[in-house]
Amino acid sequence: MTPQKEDYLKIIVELGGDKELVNNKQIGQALSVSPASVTEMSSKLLKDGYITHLPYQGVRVTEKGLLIANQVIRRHRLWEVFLADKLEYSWDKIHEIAEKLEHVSSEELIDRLDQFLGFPKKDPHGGSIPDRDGNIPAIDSYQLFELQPGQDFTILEVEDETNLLQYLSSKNIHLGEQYTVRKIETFEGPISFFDQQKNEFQVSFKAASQLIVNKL
Amino acid sequence: MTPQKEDYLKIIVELGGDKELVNNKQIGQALSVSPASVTEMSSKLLKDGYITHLPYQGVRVTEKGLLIANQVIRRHRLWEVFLADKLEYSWDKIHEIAEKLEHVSSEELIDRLDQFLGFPKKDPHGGSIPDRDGNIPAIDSYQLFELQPGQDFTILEVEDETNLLQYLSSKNIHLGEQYTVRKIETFEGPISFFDQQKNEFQVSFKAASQLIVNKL
DNA sequence: TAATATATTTAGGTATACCTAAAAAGGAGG
DNA sequence: CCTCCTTTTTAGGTATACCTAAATATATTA
Repeated sequence: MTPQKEDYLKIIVELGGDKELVNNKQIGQALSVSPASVTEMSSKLLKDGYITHLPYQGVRVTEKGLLIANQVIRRHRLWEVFLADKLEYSWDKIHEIAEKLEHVSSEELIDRLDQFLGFPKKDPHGGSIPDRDGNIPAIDSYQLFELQPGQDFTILEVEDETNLLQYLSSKNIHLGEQYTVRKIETFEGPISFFDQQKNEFQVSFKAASQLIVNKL
Repeated sequence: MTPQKEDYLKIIVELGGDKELVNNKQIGQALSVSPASVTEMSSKLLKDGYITHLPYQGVRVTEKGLLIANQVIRRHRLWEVFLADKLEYSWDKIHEIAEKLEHVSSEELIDRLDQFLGFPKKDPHGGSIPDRDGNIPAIDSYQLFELQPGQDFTILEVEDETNLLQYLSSKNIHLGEQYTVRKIETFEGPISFFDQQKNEFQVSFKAASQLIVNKL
């Protein structure tokens, strides 16, 4: 298992979970490699039994591949907690460094880190940290635009996008706080919501699709 | 700068400092690669200006190469402190993991880690941690067998050798404690010394050559 | 449905970092 | 000083992971 293979598996899961087919172009864009390189790597991952491949359609992880991906995600997110909580990095800078640290693979190291951090359940972006066996405790979550006006919610997760993180920070929008949906415009228009002090916020449809929330 | 180039530069400095010529065979053995691979890498490092090369004799780091090596050593030793102090790894297991972590290079990360650890001066093996600029504060140090009977000393450093570390630990010999040389046998014989409670210890010449001490 | 656009795959190449085997250089002892 | 032994270098090869350009498959739309 090379760092590159780990990256491919992680991205496949991040883009399509273990159900959807993920196509060549998406993977190439996410990893900044050419589609041809994706085809090549896919054939290696297929040979190793980490993915299934429907030619000209896309790939999907196998159980074996999902396990690897979730272990990489576990390492990534635990390092993110370390960087934010212990080294006092800001929210929006931890992803990049965790990308490198996640490939240092030692079961013992990660378990000790987990303990040192107090067995956190979420990373600083709100992403759930898989357990040692690669299982993620399921919780019912939605993209913000799926909600109805009047619905109370908290933000569980902001899908990794440095700019959005900075933007939300600057607007004083935070994870865990309780908000209420005011209005959701049709045709992918902006979404507005307010906090318990009735402060109003508005975000674009695109931003709202990256905000993972739970209903209260 | 690839992780491999970093490893070569680090080993060259560890084997020969910035003064002595280090030969092909030594480097190959230290890194577990063939002499032919060393020749090849040397020509790359030479082209990049990190080393000077006297054909059939050996290589030596340039100022530029020494800087890189010391930065890698800094990263390695800071991670070792982290593993031992924070994750409670034992002395003899930290080297291997630090070998991987040392290649995650981010100035900011290492400076933040340094701060988090309280700006340590020594790693758990007693090795001095270079500062941000790659400088190592010089202290007069000797190999144990260089001392004269009656000389008081403390152990500053145990050159990386997992077995020796475990052996010393089991014999209750520790860094920083004050000992006195009792006898040094000629012809590479064993060295004996005692602590302040007059407990006697004896180590082989080979072990004594790996114990870096300072005179008190 | 034929033409066009888009996505994937194949073919052929590059750079890094390793290898083995053979040739060349250097040092040591009879 | 010449042979023998060690070490270094050269020559030729491999695997990984990338690339571009061209060929092929699929999807869209006129």
